[in-house]
Amino acid sequence: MPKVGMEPIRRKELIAAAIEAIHARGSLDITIRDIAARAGVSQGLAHHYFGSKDRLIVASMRFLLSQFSKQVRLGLIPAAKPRERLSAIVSASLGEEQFRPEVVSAWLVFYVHAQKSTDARQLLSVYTRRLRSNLVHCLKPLVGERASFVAEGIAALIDGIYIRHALGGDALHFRDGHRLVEDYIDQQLGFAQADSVASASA
Amino acid sequence: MPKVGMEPIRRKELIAAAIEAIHARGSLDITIRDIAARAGVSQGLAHHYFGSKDRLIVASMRFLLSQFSKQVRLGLIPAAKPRERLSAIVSASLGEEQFRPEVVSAWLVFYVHAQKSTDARQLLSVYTRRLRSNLVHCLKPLVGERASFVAEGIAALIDGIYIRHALGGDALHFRDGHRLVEDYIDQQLGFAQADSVASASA
DNA sequence: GTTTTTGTTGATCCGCTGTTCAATAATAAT
DNA sequence: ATTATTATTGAACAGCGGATCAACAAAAAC
Repeated sequence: MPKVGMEPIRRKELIAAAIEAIHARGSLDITIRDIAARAGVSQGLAHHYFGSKDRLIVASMRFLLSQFSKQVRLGLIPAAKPRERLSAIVSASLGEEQFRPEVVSAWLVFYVHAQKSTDARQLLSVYTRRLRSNLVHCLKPLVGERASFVAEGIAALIDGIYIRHALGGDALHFRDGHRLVEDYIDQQLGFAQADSVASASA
Repeated sequence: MPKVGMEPIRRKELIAAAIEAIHARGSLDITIRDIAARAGVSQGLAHHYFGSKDRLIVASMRFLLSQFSKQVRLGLIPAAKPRERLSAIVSASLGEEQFRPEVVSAWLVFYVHAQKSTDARQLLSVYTRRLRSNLVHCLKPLVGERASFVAEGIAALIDGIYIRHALGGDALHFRDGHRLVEDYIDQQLGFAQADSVASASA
């Protein structure tokens, strides 16, 4: 059996606790003490494993991003045709996994954090670019040189739906957000069937 | 001549300084001292006029929201037909005014702040609802009962475009975002002319 | 059984920041 | 001139939170 130290366990617990704390406070205005308490350990330990609060935050961000990336990859496996692959990306982006309350809060907070933290910004931009490249690649055979334009539209729609949900207003259920994007894609692909949309909710 | 005290002047200066500071730090992690210094006054004065840091923040938010609201109202005046009014709302939402760097930063930060501050949340939701109601009202005569659905799509697109710009990535110029939304509206209204879109930039 | 490594704690330090307040200056009112 | 009002300052207070560190506990290695 492989000998396993406490380190990876504690790291996971602390990251989970950090995301929990972020959700609870709705911002990065959280104390290491609070995070450590949620993880059931002392303040000192958090510093011991992460060195600083900022590193813990960035680690949490990295965790969320890799989690998301994994979802996309999983969805893409059984999807062969470009159109199917588009749907897979949309499904992963607006999937239930991404709409867990703590996850929503954390994303929102990280978006803002990326404005001042170079680490966070670079991390985010890597994933953003990868997603965009995925979209464009799927769209090329479907809409040719308009791929870039349509990809931006899809990405914006996804982000917009997500943000509106995060802000908690009377936004739509994530199932409907899903439909909204699919609807948009179909129209961009030239298969506009406006009438079938209204009745789709039944 | 109307006697005017220093109060309104200082308030404006402090609010401007606060927005400036938020932009500089990229978050609400700003000190009253910093804000006051930017406004050329002492810490004490900020408290004297606003009572607390939180009140100053909320006042800054209110300022931005009213500024935006004013832009919408102005754009709506010369727009008579529903389709024109839709464009006016889009233009105001994605207008140059809203893309000034400090304004972008401030909005992003306020979005997050609304998660924990009741004042901020209510303030934001009032404006969000008003905008949505405006959209639906314009859309009713154009798409009937689908108005609500389309309004959500437009709102999401606008927010998404804005957020993507705020995150600074390789997002599109705000001129293009404009076109993206107009394109979407036209398609939803059934006037899809996919081919004319690609050549519109010339 | 002793030594080394790993895991863990909590008290302590230090700087920062919101807030208060007494004092002062400047302006207006009488 | 004197009083009252408004405008403004910056020192002082108080609490908080990130970081440090010496000590302790537990397990592994020898």
